[in-house]
Amino acid sequence: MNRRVRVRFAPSPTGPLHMGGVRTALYNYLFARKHGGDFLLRIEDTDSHRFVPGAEEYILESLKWCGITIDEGVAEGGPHAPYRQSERREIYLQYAMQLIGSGDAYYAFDSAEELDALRAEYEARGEMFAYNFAVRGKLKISLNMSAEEIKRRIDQGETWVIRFKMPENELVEMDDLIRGRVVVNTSTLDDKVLYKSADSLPTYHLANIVDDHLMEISHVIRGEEWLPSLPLHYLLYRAFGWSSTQPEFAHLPLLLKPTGKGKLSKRDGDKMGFPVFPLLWKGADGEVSRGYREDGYFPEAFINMLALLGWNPGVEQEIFSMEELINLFSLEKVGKSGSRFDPEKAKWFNSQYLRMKPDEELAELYMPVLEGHGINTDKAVVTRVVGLIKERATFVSDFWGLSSYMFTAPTEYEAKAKDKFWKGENPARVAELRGILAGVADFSKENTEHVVHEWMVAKEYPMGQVMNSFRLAIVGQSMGPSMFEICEIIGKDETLARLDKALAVLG
RNA sequence: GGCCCAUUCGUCUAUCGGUUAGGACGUAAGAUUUUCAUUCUUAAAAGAGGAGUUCGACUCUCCUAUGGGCUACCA
Repeated sequence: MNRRVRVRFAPSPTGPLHMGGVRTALYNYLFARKHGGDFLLRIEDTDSHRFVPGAEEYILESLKWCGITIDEGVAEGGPHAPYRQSERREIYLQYAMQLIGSGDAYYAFDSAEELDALRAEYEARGEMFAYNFAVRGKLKISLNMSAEEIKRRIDQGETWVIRFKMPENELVEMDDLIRGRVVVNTSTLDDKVLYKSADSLPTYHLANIVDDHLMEISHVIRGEEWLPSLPLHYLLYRAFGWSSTQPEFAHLPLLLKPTGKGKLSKRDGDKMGFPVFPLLWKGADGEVSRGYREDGYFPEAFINMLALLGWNPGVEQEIFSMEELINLFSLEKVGKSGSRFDPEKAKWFNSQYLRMKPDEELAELYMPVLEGHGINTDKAVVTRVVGLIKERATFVSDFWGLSSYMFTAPTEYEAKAKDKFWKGENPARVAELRGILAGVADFSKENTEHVVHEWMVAKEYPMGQVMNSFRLAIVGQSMGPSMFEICEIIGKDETLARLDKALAVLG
């Protein structure tokens, strides 16, 4: 069977999209592109209670920022529209009814309170309550009722749910593209709810299978948290008679927190100082969660880092463009165990992408920052400065701290550098250097370097001492690129002014 | 508790029975540099434990341990 590759990313709009979700979307996207297939976005909003306004928009914007393009979805439309499950509600009931008709499902009239009481009762006895074949006999379900009673209850407006009738003691053999064969005995499973009359909405399990079938999904690539419900899904495909076109499954390992136990959660980011969301999120409760985008990460770096968390092409290369990821991607190379996220490596990826960016592009990003500091300079100058400092930066936001002295004179002098270099003959030599530079007409770095070197050699001055005290006077601290480079950029007048100021302030 | 999945340096990982177990992040040392950073070199750093199978096991099987997930009228 060689069918067209069609995959979907099916998030639930219950909050901002977590970076683990972005990775799932990414792997789906890479797989689709690699095989020339389709990538669909389906919104699974079948839980009316957990719906969060703005979450869907957030998901869409996140994927867009990441460069993950959608072929069919809520915004794009497509042959299987609508792609929002709440807009497909009338579809699901008929399928649930089909299962009732075939005997694979039944009505259950137990109230939530009754079930809670039952669970509490079991727990008190130290047992776990499972809604399965063992207890069906004593529950208020259609299997124990006459057709008249069922009809009467429904007609009277009792709320009901439709549950899957999980077979007893049957082995379900499943194949996962990442984990291989998995076998589960159905007796360990329970009768999951498929449809709720209270809000006329299906649960995930029903909606998911029906939609994947209707939308002709060929591969389901999702998080490992779904592995336990895979037998149910297999059985559902079988009950509907869709086994022959059932998609293949791949369950992705989870993302774990950098330290400690458990999977990566929103709290970790706040606590350990890194984003867990692609974009900044402002919750209705006023809570704000930082995002990779707002923290200054380039989407390419974020994607590159995420792609390698749980997948590896087996080559020693670390930096990959989206195109390269698409060409190299394969589910066989996805790891089986959870991956701990390392914020330090995320930063490293960003620094790599930062230095790969053209200086001019970075200058455009830096200009608004400079304007914020009241500096309006020529873009050519900014471009040149960026070229000199970008190898020391991780984010564009590091630029100001690394180059403010290129645009404005230092207001203070670093104490440590002062103690180290502003001593002995050095102040006098700097004063002498001021005189030398005042007489130089051509302030190009080649020329000033030549002149100053001649002078130091002639006077037999120690270069390290002179240059460092010179740097302290101009920069205010012990850092930065070549002094002659700096002088050329700030110009002769500014150079002399700063020397005068340093001589006056430092004594 | 039950069920399922997993287990190579601190972290991400390569290895698909025979390797000095490789790379990257981070860490440390050294070199380069007028300073800082970069860059370069080097170092420390791993097959959870125990049984098998095999001439040979990180690689296959089983057990244990540990980690993770699921166990809702949530996804």
